[in-house]
Amino acid sequence: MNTREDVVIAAGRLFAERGYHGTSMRDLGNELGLLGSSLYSHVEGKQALLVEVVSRGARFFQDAADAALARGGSPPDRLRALIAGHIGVVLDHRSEVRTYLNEAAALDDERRAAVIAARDRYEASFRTVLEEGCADGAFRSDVDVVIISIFILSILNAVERWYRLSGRIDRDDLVDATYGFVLDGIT
Amino acid sequence: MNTREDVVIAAGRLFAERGYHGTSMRDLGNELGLLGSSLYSHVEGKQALLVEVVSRGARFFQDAADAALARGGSPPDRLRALIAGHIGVVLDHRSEVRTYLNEAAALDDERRAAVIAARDRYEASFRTVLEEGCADGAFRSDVDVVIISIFILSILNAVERWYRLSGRIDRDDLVDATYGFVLDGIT
DNA sequence: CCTACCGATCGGTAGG
DNA sequence: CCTACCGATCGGTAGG
Repeated sequence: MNTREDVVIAAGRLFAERGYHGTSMRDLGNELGLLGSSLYSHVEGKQALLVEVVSRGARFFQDAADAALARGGSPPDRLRALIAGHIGVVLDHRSEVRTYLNEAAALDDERRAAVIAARDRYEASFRTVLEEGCADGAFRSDVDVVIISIFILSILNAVERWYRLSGRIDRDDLVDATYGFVLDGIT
Repeated sequence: MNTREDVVIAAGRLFAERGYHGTSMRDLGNELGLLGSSLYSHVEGKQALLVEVVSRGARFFQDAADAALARGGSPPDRLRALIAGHIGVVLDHRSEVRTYLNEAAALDDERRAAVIAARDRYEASFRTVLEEGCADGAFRSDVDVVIISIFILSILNAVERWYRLSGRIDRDDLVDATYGFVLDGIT
């Protein structure tokens, strides 16, 4: 009745809501209408599920960044595309994103290191665009691109924590507000 | 040998590092050189420890905001004081802050609601200063103060995730960089 | 996917 | 703060 993919998706949902250590295999089975022990015909174990959910989160982000940069354009255009892409991933793949951002500590050392490397690769997309914008005069050249990219990603990653689709602000408004704030601040 | 306070502090450290559900009472006892069962002569239970650690986190932030605003000054001055205060709390009380920001989901409904209310009260300090700055012309008046305060707090709360004291940037540099970014963005 | 388990570990208690 | 436990739950397996 359930496919391996169903199990991974349900696991992402529970890991996102209750955390990896707060989710038992029986909880997960219950979510799918079967016993905890029955999950082992679909997956190797609980840790393998976390690895798969986290890997999907990482891939969604990197794919979005690659797509955003592939269209080219000026540094501001590409920065806006990166921002829009990131927000799109957060809103469309919330469970995987939450698990990717918040449950990496539950991975073993090797897998956790891979996540950190993936995040740095992704962040480098932002740093590169910022550097090019500083070089061509679109952005202030006195900014520290490492710190600024952290600030921008802090805003983007936090969207998962507060944004509700039911609210008064829609996806495009959020992209506009974020891009506007990053460019000009509050003055 | 150990006081109740020792237990609460060690609990904050472990909850911050491994999460509430990833920390057992035996882990905590081990951290203090005693058995898990011995903790119950100091505290009522595991959930009570979480409540206390989270409450401390909330209090540190609210106290810092009250102190920052008590000195008065222009809206930009007060915004800078709020930012400096928040960063100070994150760096000085990292364990409590991490637990407060990341483990609230492990609280029961009533306590979790209290945390959400405390966060909103704190956020309101930022909103008020922003509104006053918009009214007196120090800040752009076309900004949405609700969204902007979320952006600012996103940057501030994320400091816990990436900042290392050993790095090249010290506390004052971080406050300057954050305040500068919030005011002017990257252009 | 279920039945029937396994040893390990969980939060917590009684009594000293 | 320890000894000696308690029932419940954990991730996981054998066999069908």
